[in-house]
Amino acid sequence: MKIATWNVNSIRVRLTHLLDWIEHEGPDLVSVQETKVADESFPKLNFTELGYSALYSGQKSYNGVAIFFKNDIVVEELEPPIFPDNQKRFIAVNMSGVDFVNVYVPNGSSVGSTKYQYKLDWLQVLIDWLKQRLKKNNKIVLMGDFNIAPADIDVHDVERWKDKILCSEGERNIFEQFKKIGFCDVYRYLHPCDRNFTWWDYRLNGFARNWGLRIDHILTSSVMTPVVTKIGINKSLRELDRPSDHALVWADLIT
DNA sequence: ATGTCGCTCGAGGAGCGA
Repeated sequence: MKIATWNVNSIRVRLTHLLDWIEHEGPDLVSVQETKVADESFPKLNFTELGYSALYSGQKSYNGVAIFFKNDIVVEELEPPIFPDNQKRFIAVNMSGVDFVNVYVPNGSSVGSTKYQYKLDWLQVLIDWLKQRLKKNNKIVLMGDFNIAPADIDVHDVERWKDKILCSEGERNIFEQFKKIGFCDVYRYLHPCDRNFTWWDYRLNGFARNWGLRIDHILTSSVMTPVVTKIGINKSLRELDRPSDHALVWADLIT
């Protein structure tokens, strides 16, 4: 099966990009972040026409997540954990015994800010939830925009980003917590030396200069890691007119 | 290296978040 995760930065603006990619690739499951739309305005019908169902958890202006899957697949939506507030950043389903968890981790603004602490607190709630969930089901795929570049190889300019938001020690320590409870950063596992990125700032022509970071990830619980045969980053979506500032990350799984 | 995008409110452009 093929899965993907993409921060679309407004599903309404990126609707054609997303629909075209789904039609071309025929993925089984797609996770998106930053839909930026209330549930009553979600463009569900566009996906229905393509043969996909949608589950979404959104709010006006900010945040918002969704999962698309083929109409003939039966999924069960999972109850989210209790986060510090009601921002819409988590949606999860169980499909054929595997949990697919889609997250939009808070950005954190700047190291030491109130939003930074919120980011760390939010991630701790997620990790505690995963620990509990693993006791019931050890097949988990955790995917989304983590807003963390796990190591220096994931950063275009290490000196410029040193100790900055998305690269700080506190964020990287929390990312290590996912590994401690058994999760694998599959892109890095299958591509140990590749310096590739998933996000480039709109400002200062960041994409053309390849001033990027790898902050979008697919993490697998230990039993799911050998199930992933291929993983890649689709940068062509970042080259389109009016692109998202993120690339899409996809993976092939043995079914 | 204070840049650019998307959104809201509300009718033009400021303010927020990323």
